[in-house]
Amino acid sequence: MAEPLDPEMFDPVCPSSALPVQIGDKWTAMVVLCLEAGPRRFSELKVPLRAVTPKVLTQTLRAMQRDGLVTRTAYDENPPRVEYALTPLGRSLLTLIDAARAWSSAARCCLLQARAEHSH
Amino acid sequence: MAEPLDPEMFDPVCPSSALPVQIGDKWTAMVVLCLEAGPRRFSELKVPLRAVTPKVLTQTLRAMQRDGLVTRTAYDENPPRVEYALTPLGRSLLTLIDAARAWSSAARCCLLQARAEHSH
DNA sequence: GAAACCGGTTACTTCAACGATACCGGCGGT
DNA sequence: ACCGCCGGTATCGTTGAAGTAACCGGTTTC
Repeated sequence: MAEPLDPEMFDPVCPSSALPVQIGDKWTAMVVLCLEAGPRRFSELKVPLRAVTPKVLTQTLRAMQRDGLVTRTAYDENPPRVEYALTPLGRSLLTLIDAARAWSSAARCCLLQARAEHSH
Repeated sequence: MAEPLDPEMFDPVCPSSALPVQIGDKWTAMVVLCLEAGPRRFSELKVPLRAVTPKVLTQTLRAMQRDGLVTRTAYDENPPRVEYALTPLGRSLLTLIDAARAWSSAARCCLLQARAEHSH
């Protein structure tokens, strides 16, 4: 829960890039995975999601908040602190995400092989 | 297998429009569902997918064929006949699609309620 | 001869998501 | 006085998927 997020958490050469299985917006599933182990700050999320710009991360988090997937808690401190956490609904996405990841890694070889043969 | 596809198979007000869970391109999952019960012709697919244009349906089917999800069989008859069928890999997507549909219908109420409260 | 069916193709346009870059205000530290 | 941290905004540009509308060639049917 207190452990820092792994900067390599999301491989730039993602297995799911073969046949994308997308949940919500482009970054939604990755945010859910980042929050799986507990609440995170905005700048903590930027570490594994280093390919995302602050604008898009804000957009994603606002949409997820609107949909009841995450909560946003701002602490009136200095320096400012904002924490995002999964709601039960957001947490319920984890099983679906896991299923998608399982399918992706299982099917990746077949898929890439089919593509290779297609352009033989 | 020989039964015609239901034109109302895909509700225009789709449950998954709340938080879209997308597999491959926009129409990929729907094509898989159309082919679940057996091979289908191009024009048969257009019936339940009446919101898709032939161009986009062709694109989708070509991509799925390239990825080894469907096979395309052209019969040299008159009038011409082309049949699309699921491969085992394409069929393996069904469990994932079912999981996505289950989550969507289970979460839809929560999601819409969260959105409503958000703009209360 | 005209029209319809089948399985598409072609050219043009639109639109929203995504990205790049720069900037902001309040505060604490040096 | 200045810099950096934090959690964002603002502005602009790009891109690619998707949609619209029209057309095609071969064949049977009217």
